[in-house]
Amino acid sequence: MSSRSVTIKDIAKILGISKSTVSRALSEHSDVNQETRKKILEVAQQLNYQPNALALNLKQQRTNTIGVIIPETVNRFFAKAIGGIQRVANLAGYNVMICQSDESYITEKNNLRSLIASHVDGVIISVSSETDRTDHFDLLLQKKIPVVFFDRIREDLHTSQVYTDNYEISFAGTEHLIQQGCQRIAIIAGPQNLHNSRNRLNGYMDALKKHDRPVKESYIVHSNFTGGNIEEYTRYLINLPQRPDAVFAINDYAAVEMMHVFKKNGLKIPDDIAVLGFNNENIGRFVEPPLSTIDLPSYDMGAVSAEILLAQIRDASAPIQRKLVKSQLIIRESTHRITTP
Amino acid sequence: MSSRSVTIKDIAKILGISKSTVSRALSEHSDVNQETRKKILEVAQQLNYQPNALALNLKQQRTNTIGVIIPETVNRFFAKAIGGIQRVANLAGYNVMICQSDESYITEKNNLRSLIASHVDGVIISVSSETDRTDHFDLLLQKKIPVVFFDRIREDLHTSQVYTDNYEISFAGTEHLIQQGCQRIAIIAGPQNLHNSRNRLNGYMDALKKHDRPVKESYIVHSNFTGGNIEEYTRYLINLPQRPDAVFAINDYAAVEMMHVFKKNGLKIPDDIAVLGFNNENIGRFVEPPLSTIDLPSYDMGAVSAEILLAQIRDASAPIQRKLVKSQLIIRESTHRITTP
DNA sequence: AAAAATTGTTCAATCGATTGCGCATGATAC
DNA sequence: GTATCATGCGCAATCGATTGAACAATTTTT
Repeated sequence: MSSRSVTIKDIAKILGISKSTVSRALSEHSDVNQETRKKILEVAQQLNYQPNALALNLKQQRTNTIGVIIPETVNRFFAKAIGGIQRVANLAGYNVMICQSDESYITEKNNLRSLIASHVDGVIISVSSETDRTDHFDLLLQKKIPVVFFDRIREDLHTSQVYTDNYEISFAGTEHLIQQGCQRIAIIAGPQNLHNSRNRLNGYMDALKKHDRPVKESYIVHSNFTGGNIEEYTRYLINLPQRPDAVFAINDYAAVEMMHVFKKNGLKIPDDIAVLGFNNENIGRFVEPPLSTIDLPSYDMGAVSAEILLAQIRDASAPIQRKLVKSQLIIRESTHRITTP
Repeated sequence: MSSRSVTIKDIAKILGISKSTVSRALSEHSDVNQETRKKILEVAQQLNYQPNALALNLKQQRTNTIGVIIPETVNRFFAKAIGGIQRVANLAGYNVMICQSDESYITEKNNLRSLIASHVDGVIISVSSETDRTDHFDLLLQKKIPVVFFDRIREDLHTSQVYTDNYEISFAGTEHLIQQGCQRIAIIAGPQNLHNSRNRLNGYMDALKKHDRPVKESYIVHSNFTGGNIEEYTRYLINLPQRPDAVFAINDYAAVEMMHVFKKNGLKIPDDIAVLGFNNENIGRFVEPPLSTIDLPSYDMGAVSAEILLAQIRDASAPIQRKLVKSQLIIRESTHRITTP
């Protein structure tokens, strides 16, 4: 009848014993008579007793909840990462509280504050593109709340980090374009303040250098992920005196949009211009020609992050970990030139 | 030094007064001398006092957290809905706990159990495609936890519901195809157990009837959202003795994949066959020809759901609401026939 | 048979807040 | 000068668990 839940007090009253005994019987701690325990378990079962998580939270000062801060859920990369985090967390009996920073430092800071206020047991975070400082993380360290950074990491902080080989995979992607006979490779690079973007750009440049290709400023364009001005950049590249014969794009959406513009301008892909994307979105499989791209292990990065975090939650002395999860080059037709020179 | 947080007890001790007074001063309840209050606020400020949310949760039996259960975060529709939910919730000072059912009834049930165990103040849910019963929701109603169903709703339950006009928009989409001169319109419909899919199918059929087109079984194909066998279905349609001259697809990914197969088979879009998608994915803007589609108001549905839920959380006697958020037909080239008969 | 150890249980404090009730104190009323 | 009342504050219970310490009751040891 009453919507009040059953407590150990209720069980104790029914059996005419004390709360302590009930508690000990249920948590199987020690020193409870087998018969008493049996009776307690029976009554508990019968009343469908569920321990009040709120009381436990207060008493034990933990919540069995981990906080996650990501730039945005609509980004497929992060959506998949959440999947990995949740799988691991739920299996371990943890809930997941998700916040979006919307690529804003202020929001990220607020998210962090509210997660801390909620007493989450640990935090997994991928910093916003706007974030260029780390002072807001001090509170976490100060309160000794375990943190794992993933993908968009902060190498300067002494915390666990999970990342992928942005440099190496960009190097590999660029080298692949070179091997296809491309001479003038342009890149649409990400925001300069993002560590990952810089790594990717470096991988691209070093691959060019290795193969004695010049690195030309005019072939490097910085964009953000929203892709507002991709069309403009594409036209710019098309109209260069030395038009590039390949382009390595920041992400698949940019790549697809560029392909669209190239085709409208009568350029053949990949022979006039090869296109390599980033992120392995579904879309890449269905465009004409199918898009070569780089598969980022987002799900795995999420899962690994959660595992590391849980280890640190369970054992405060667990060591900081830095873990690499490898990306993979996926070659389709948009970079596959039949006629290599 | 100590990582223990400041409590009202600390403040009380410093000022040599009782906890009660501190509490009353901070919550501005009543009956506190202005001077005493001032001193308390000062000390609180100085020590950077933050009330312990866990203690409040226990005392007040609420958590300022709302639970969300969706089929999957990688689905862009739901990812956007989460955005809307979070925006509204955060502005109101609520946290959001997100669970994925992975389109599984069992998982959905487990999610629900863990949200209830976490004492969330309310739940927003879009049921899994596998869910064909409602018994697991009884516990929510029994515990009087406010619920809002959105998009994938359950009309049979007496709870708030937020949905879009699947029937009307499918009717409109089909009518649009008819107006473009299409005679034989096929449909790739969603899973039959989903309410939304049935509504969409009905809209399609009724539009055909209204314009005296026959409804042919052979033009109706049921698929799920994973899109595993779209290619096969497409071939089936192409090889029909009376090949359709338009297809209305369950979602944009299916539509794009179909376009791909049509083009490979030498069919011209939209003149040989028009293609209409569903969901307004980014991808649709970049395929050749750009895809006509239906824009589902996912963000708004999330936001509206959160608003209704919060209203019910704040006032238990707030009425149940059923709210329609309209979809929109977006016409691009894949259905735009120049040569209407 | 007295001392010691074991077993099973209860008491009461604790986590960190809120809040009803009661008690001083001083002001006002009559 | 006593009765009444408002003001300001403290006591202690409460939310629902856990847990150290104390204490009976019984058994074992010597």
